[in-house]
Amino acid sequence: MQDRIIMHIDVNSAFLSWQAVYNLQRGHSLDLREIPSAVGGNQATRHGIILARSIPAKNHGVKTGEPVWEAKTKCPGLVLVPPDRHLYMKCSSALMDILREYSPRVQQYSIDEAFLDYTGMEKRFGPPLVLAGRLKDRVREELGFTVNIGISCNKLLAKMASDFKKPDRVHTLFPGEIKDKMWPLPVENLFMVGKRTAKKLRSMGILTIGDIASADPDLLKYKLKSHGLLIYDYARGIENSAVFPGYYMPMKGMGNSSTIPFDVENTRTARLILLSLSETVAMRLRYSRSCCSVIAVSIKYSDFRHCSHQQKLLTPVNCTMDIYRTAARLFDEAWDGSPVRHMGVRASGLDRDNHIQCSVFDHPRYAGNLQLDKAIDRIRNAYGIKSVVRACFINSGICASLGGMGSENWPVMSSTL
DNA sequence: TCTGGGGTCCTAGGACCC
DNA sequence: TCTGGGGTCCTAGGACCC
Repeated sequence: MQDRIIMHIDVNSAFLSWQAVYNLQRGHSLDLREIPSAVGGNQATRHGIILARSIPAKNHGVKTGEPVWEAKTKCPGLVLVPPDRHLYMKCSSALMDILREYSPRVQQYSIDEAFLDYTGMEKRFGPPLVLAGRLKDRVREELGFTVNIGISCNKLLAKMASDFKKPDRVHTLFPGEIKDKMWPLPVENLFMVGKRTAKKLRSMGILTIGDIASADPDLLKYKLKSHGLLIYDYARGIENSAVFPGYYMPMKGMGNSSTIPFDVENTRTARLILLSLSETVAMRLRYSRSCCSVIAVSIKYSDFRHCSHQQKLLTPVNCTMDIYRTAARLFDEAWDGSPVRHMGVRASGLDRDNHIQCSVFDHPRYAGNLQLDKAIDRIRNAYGIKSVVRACFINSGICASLGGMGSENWPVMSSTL
């Protein structure tokens, strides 16, 4: 088999860069990328975490995922901008459009990352390293933001390579370069080695990726189960998954969750939030012509304890009220009465909705409810999500459709390659 | 002083069936 | 009275990714 050529394209500080470019295009003189700055959520609504930061902010120790207040203490002059998902979607698809000009095999891996299978394309576009350089320059000139590109023979190594020095760089990490470029790095730099695994590895005296590669695989398996063997292979550069165009990867589930600006302490409020979440989940199901046979609710208490409760249904559903009623019951069964900070509703066990089997126990108004849902979907599609709102939300202080919509255009995200 | 939201996959334990 | 396995399904929780 011919060796593959895989590229991984990664936008540098994506959310922040995109906002910076947008601001410059609107006539701002300040480039957010050149000062300590970050995209951060709203602390007043308890969404205050750092989503992306500039390189100067990074140099002040600001980390993505950390609370905004913590970032501010590390970096008092930090300039904060709010997130803008709509802008990110536009920038993301503009990038993907360019990438698809160079190969029919482009897998969008997240909003700001993609794999491009360049195998066999050299004849048209030249050697990989040359093309990658041209590609990154073109993105910078046409779209205004920079990317890193990693090149290798599989997705794992390409991804590891794009994570080397930033921004606006092309790196290779072919098998012959693993020893010099990857093995000296600390274990947590390896894809799929997170905080918990890194801690376990360190307690075993395994400090670098090279240490993983030369460890005893039986010992790794004993300590880390199958995950131990996975990272053993990854540390040696072994990985062979295909570059899937996005639509070959069906969604396994869809869910919405939200941190509520206040603590929920009574059933009535909890019900409203569950209805709101159920509404968005069900709309997404219907939009993608799916139904689900498993419903789960998740709860995070104000002290950050969390739990989840799920149930498999006898018949698949995608009607808002069916999902809501199940979610409400699951919540009642799981809730211990403590103040609740965050709630989620998730649908899984997805299937096509073209042949829903009706159980004799089904609610007689099922067909009517679904027709109503579909009619409301059409109105909301044409006039916006807020054009039809359930009366119970009016003056409730609770958003009638919590959670993100439009995610059917969103890439399928996974922690696996 | 206050810690998001969207996913996938794996494991362990219990129920249940043969 | 006291004792099997093996297989599948379901659920809860935890790990990882961006």
